[in-house]
Amino acid sequence: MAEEKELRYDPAAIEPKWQQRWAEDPALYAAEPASSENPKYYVIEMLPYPSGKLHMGHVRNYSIGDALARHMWMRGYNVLHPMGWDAFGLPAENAALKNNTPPREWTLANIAAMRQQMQRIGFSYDWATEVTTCLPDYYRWNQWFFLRMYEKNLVYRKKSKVNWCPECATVLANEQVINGRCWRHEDTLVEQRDLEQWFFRITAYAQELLDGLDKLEGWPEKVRTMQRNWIGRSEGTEVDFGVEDRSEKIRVFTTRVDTIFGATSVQLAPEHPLVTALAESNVGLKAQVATLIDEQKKAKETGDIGAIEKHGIATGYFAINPYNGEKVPIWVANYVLMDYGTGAIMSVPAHDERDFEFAKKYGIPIVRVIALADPNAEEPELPFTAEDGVLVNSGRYSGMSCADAQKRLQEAAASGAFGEATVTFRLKDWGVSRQRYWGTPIPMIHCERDGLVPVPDDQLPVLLPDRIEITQQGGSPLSRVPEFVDVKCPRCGEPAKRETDTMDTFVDSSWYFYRYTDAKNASAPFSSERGQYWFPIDQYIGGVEHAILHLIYSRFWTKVMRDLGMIKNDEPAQRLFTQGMVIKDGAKMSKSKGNVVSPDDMVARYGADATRMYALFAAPPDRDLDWQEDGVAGVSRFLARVWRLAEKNSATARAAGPAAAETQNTGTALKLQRKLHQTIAKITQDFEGRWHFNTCVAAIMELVNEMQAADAQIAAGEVPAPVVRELLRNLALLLAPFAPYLAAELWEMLGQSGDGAILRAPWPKSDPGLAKEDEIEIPVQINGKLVTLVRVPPDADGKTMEAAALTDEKVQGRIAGKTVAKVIVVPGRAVNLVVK
RNA sequence: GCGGAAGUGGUGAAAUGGCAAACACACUAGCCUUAGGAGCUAGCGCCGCAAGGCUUGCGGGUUCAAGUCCCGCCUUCCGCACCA
Repeated sequence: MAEEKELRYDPAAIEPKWQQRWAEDPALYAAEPASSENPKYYVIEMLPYPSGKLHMGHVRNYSIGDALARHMWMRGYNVLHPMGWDAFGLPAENAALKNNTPPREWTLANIAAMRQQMQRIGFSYDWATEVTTCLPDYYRWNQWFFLRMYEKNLVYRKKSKVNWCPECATVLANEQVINGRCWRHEDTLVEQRDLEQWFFRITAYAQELLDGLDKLEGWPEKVRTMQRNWIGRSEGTEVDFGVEDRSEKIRVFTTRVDTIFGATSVQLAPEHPLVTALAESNVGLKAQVATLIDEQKKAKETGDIGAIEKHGIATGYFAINPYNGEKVPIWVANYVLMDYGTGAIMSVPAHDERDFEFAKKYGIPIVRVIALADPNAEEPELPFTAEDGVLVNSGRYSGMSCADAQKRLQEAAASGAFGEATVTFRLKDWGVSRQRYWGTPIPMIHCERDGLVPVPDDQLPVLLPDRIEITQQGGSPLSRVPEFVDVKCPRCGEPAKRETDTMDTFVDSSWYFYRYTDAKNASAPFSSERGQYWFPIDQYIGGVEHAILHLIYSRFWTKVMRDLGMIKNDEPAQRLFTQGMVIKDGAKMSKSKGNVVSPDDMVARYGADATRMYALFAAPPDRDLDWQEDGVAGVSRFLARVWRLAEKNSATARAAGPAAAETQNTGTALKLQRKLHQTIAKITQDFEGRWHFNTCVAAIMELVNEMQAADAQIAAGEVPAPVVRELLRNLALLLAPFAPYLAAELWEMLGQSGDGAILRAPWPKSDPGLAKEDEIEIPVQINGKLVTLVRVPPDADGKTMEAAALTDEKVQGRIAGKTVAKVIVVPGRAVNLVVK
């Protein structure tokens, strides 16, 4: 009985065995020193939040990265392939509330559980470089960076309207608000609150962040486009309109200053300071403005701000156009946004669709100031928004092209000191204060005498107190911990208060990949030497959902570190790969839909190799993958076939010597050897950039199918033992990036000793001579339609191919009595006869 | 509305402009059996007994040749959206 059972592929026995052997040799996956002569290769997958359980999306992400890392190791690269934990964040506090577990314990337990899952699946991470962002030896460097940025005026504090999620009970960055809702709570509307907040001056790098995108050719175009839109650069002009009978000026932003003679009103955002001022002395106006604000808010809530019914109020006041002194009415309108441009616009109904709609509704005059350049053409209907016309009704600017006029008008504004050319960005500074406990304490002290005082470097880290009661009360939980709050001012020594907000967790993930290069450094975030050796990252792999948040913040951080002189690279990652989602039955896996597939289940039923190999086989990595358990079972059956094949022939292989490179083999042996070398070539090529791992797995299956079909010949000794040996050894090597446990097992069965030996075994080379067929089938077409196939040598010249085609019986039959007008021969590919 | 991606068998999918559907899953028939979530053999786009014909969302075009390139349209998914 027991003997019989051994003849079965048993991942439950094989995998833990290798897992243990590999764990006993932690140097196995360690990178060589930063001085290594081998070319470096830095590949990482985005670090997970330690929720406590891996999901299939993780498994897919890590299987892609792991295949690549293993392949690069075998190619002789010095590979750094680390893993870490994005360990701060709200779920830990929620769990604390629910289960009365301290966030730290909860988080560390989750990390332990997920690390174990990763090890069970066999990902080749160097655990010596593990980074856990919630531990003081990591977050102290967040504080250190914060202080450096404070010194460089890249950190500031201001009172401002901020996004507040009632569910999180904290502030959100603009990037974390999606259609007016919280990024973590799709059903929760974000409120606006006035709060003193810390900001990172990411806008100082807006232009560089934008320009850099052009050079990131290894990034998906989609991500680059999304970032371009997010940064939202727009060139235009700011112009001051005077206000009749008042001292204020209204500064408007426009991209079409050339249309300014057609401005027939000025529109203010409901929250514009002048509106607030006017409303103060006018109760009726105040109430109406409140309605407008309400309408904007509602529109944001439904996420349909584009469809809002335009609505406005005439204030009764007039603005004065600085170019012609003309008086135009001042309105307040619900389609003008306070947080873009200056919160005020000039309204030119003749040349802007929104202004046109508004003017029609309220009977505001419409004045055409742009005409077609061609005077004979019929005037187009209004609104006419194209920018290729000439100015009319525009005083001394009439007759100029739009572009010329824009330049002249900007010059006039500058010399008259009533405006200037400007560049506006949609990107806002990054608000990083969070009124939460489980995050990095902000290293600042509020002193009555000295004001804001940075914590001195030698007092870092500002430790997060361990024992704290988490409640649902508003405000920062740390403010209720006197031992934390009460300090002496580092400057004057008088009693002072610590800042009690913590940092946005996106700070943690903005530079974690630098820490991997020097994870245990106690005197700096990382050494420049190591940072410069490993950076930029060669390949970064993760989900497209981070296209804006994480990927823009970490680009910003890299530029800041460069300007601090810590590194030389401008961008963190050379290449970015965004893998598709894992879905089930056509929908994203989610608890509420009840279609979640647990990686643990899959591993328990089919083994880690089958699970990860299926994740690579079922779809190309950039596409969504529909998880079908039958498919995993299929891959598992395939691995069992491989195992049996090796088991049956391992003795033969072990006893044999290497196969000669210049083989005189014939028949089945030659056929198998050819298939092998074709397969090696295909997979090697794919690893070099195309990454269609699904077809790589398919190619290995084809090779195995062919070996299996030759089973009888192999058993009969028709295939020389050295060829059997070569086939099996190479099969193991080809499988190593995809199914590492089975590969290691095969390697051992074949008499290759040493733990982890297959990891460092050289990747096989395809021998072009052995990969070459001695005859290929060429399609013969008549007028583009396939007629037959003819056999020719692979390097046959055009004449030979033409002759082979024309002498073919089927072709003869088809062309009899007709004229062959033309013969097109594509060497090695096809013959097409044009017949009349 | 703007931008991007995709649309191929019952399913996941494959195809440097040159044999559409490789490799798998499911299914059908048969064999084997230690009855297993096993193994082996054969079949499996559509019409047709066959010969043969048809077939890559729809319509045009380029080309000796188009799933692939170009133009227009439809559908689905993703991102952005009174951004002045």
